Formats: sequence, C-alpha cells, structure tokens
Amino acid sequence: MVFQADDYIPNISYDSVIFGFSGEKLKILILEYHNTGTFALPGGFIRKDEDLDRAVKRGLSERTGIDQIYLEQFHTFGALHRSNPAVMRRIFEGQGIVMKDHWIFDRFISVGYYALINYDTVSPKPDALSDSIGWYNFDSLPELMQDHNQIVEKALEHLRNHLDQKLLSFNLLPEFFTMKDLQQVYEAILGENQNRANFQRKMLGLGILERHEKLYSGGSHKAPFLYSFRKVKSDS
Amino acid sequence: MVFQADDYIPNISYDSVIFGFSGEKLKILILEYHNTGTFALPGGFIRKDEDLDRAVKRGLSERTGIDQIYLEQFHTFGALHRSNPAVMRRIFEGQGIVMKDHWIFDRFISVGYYALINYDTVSPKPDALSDSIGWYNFDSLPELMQDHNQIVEKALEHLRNHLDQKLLSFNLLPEFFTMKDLQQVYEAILGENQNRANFQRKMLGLGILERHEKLYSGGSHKAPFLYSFRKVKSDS
DNA sequence: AAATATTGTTTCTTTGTGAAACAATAGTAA
DNA sequence: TTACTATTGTTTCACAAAGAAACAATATTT
Repeated sequence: MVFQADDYIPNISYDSVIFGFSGEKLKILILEYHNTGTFALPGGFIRKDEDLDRAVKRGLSERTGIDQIYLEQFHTFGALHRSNPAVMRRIFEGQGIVMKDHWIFDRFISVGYYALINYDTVSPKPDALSDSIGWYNFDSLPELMQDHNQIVEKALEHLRNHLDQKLLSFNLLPEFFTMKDLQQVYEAILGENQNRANFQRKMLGLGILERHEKLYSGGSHKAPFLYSFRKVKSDS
Repeated sequence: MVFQADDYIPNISYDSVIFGFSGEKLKILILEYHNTGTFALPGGFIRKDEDLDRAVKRGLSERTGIDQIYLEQFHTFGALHRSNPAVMRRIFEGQGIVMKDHWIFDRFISVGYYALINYDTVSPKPDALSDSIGWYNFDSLPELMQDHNQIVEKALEHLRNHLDQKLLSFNLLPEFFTMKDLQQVYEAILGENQNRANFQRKMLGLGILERHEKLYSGGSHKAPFLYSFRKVKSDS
C-alpha cells in the first residue's frame, strides 16, 4: 500500500468520525498504527477521478471494512500547522517503509465527515497500515495524532445541533428497538437526561416511528413496544 | 496577476457568498469577468504558507476591497465535474492571457464560506480579473459559472439554520437601527413574515440589544427607538 | 384640534414542556 | 394462585412560550 502520487489529489485528505452506540455509551472508531502507539481517525485521500463524497465512502470501506453508511460532511480543517510530517514519517517507518520525499508528508487540508453506524452488527477490520481498529468511549478517548481530537469535538457539536432535524439516530440502532433504547441514544449524544414522558410524546409526534408487537421479554415488568423507523427516502 | 504554481496549494480553492441587506431585500455580491459574460462568486486560492481561514480573508479583501468581516465556513464542494477548465480558459483569454497548461485549469475542490456585511457602508471594488462587482437580489441571480448557484443555495440554507444561534444579523445592519429594520432582516433571510409583537419580545428577551433615544424622524407617527447590539466578544 | 400611521405594550388564547401521578402488565416471590 | 415489584404507556397539572389581537402612545399631517 504505497500511494502513487499520480493517482491522488495532493494536499487534500478526509478524516472521519464514526459514531457507534453500545446500548449505553457513545463510542468512536479509532485506528492504531503499527509500532508507533499513534492513534488516529480513519482517513484517506481522494483519487483524481472520483467525487469527494465517493472517495470518503470508498476509503472508509477499505480501511475499516464498513460499507453502506450514512456520511455527513461537517467541517474542513485547514490550519497551517495541523499536519505533522514527522508523525507521518514515523508511521511509515514503523511499517518498515522508508521514503525520503513523498507527497504524503506535505501539508494537508482535511475534510471532516461523520457517520453513525450500528455498533452491534458491524465488525471493523484494520487495514495494512494499522495494527488495530477499535471502539473507544467518547468520554475517554486516547490522545489522537495531529488535530484529530479537535475534529472529534467538532463532529459531536455538529451532530448535537442536527440530531432532531435529520433523525440521524436511526443509524445507531438495530431495526427494531424500544422507546427506551431510542431515549438512551439521545441521552448519550446530547450528554444529558431526557424526560421520559415528554420524550415519548415528542418522538411519537414526529410521525416517523412504526409501532410493532410487544415481543421484548426482558425483565419482570410490562413489556415495551418495539418500534422501527418508517422508511421515507434512501440516501445514495 | 498570474498565479505562480509554487505559491499556492493546487486543487483547492474557496468560494464565498457575501450577503448584504438593502433595507428590504437580501443581496449577494457577484463578480463578472472581462469580456466573457461569466458571473461568479468571489473566490481564490490558498497559499502554501497560510491558514485556510486567513487565506479566505486575504483573498476576499484583495478581490472585493472588503476588510474585517465575519466569515463562516459552511460546506466543501468536491464533485468530480464541478470544475470546468474550458470556462477558466475563456476567462483568462478574455483578458488576453493565453496559457497552455496551468494548474488553474485543474480540478478544484472548493471550500465554501459566507459572510454578512453592511450593504450601505461597503463599496466593493473589482480586481484585475473582473470588470465588475455588484449586488444582486438573491431571488433574481444571474446564472453563475460552474456550481456557484448551488453554493449560494447551500449557504442560505446554512444561514437560515443558524440565524438565531449566532445572531449573525448584526453584520447586516448599521450601528443603530430600529426594531423594524431588524425584523426586516430576519424576514428577508427566512423568507417569511414574523409577528411584530412577538418578534420584539423575543429580541428584547435575548438581552443583546441596547436601547437608545428616539432619534428617528421618518414619518407622521410615533418615533421608534433606536437599538444597537451589545458588544460581547470580538471575532478575530 | 382632529385624523392618521406606526410604534411599544398588554392581554388573551393556544400550544408546548417539565414533573409528577396513575394505570397496565410481565415476571418473581410467597 | 395471589400478592409484589419493576417498568412501561398514558394522563394530568402547572407553567412557560408563542401567535394573534387589542390598546395606548406619539410624531406628523390635515
């Protein structure tokens, strides 16, 4: 996996913040690079002959094994010193690759994307550059390379502001879920508790939920309804 | 003004949507290129040794004569065929500059910014590449080059969604203004009428307005108060 | 001095929200 | 079987916010 200079647009990259939800906590997908102890967001480059959006989908699929996810662009990071050639160099050397000059050591302006995926049904796989990929609790992330911690902050901010509008939460849950599941997703993202009765009223009022049989058999109490999201339009 | 390849990051540009308010209508600043009848948003490139944000401020100042404005990044446009080398070529030829190969004819991914400025106190000046710069009503824009019409749409969408949060409107008004002025700005941006009494309540409730003497002497009726925005924090 | 237009405020009604209480029910323990 | 318990779905109540209309104030014109 040595990037050919002719294939990619120089100086532009993307970084992605992949959110998952464990049933209790909000989590983020983080890569660790071989032999360097460097943690990073999954990112990549754009080919000269592909759309930016497509590049992100392709790259993410290559690096994490995850396909068909809803991606949302949220900000482009262009500070002069956000890239650090020394760190990139160490990552490649950690793999035994030594390159003197390479376009990958240049300055990069990076477009940030975030996605929400179902924590339970996805099993991410690390690519050749990385020796591990894993979920980390949002509130106890390791220190990430370059400005990636800031990128995560900004992604969450954007997600919070658009949670209601876009009902992004549907990506974090299995097909069928209870009202409590949904509320826990909201609470994990917003970082604050929601009123149970009002939350239910609001969600049902949106008219986007379909109520199903009570199939859940958890504890010694009344069984909750199961819900699914009403399909409206597919996102390409 | 021939851009040197060594000075600029290739394949990345910015485009800016500069909103103004005439006292009645929402307007946007548009450039027209020499001899080509091509209309475009003010845009530019990023130097290899400057922050993205700074580059936009600098470039905008060079191309329009406008300084010290509040800029907000809203989206990055990266579709494969959004750039059109043929159009760029015509613009340069229209100026008598003929170049066979130039990095400027490459594909560009463009970062979109918008700004809000005071229509009355600003007199934009076109740069060497353009023969005119002018205000156009948002609802009757000419056809713009490449995907610039889409960029404008997206900017307005973003502005509408964030109007209340950031009180961006203060940039569109002179230092002193009436409550009616403020309401008209909101109505122009949101595209719908606001209730007079409630608008006043809401704005005063925000605690960001300072009320001054009634100095206005317009028509045959009660004089309105003048207001100004309470200064909180300056934006670098 | 009356008329008029517009502004600032108040009042009334409707709607939405937060908190608590009530009702229903699937399992558990006696 | 029957009481008990935990949790869910719904309702009620108090209060705040929002929409609409009425009322009061006032600078200018007639």
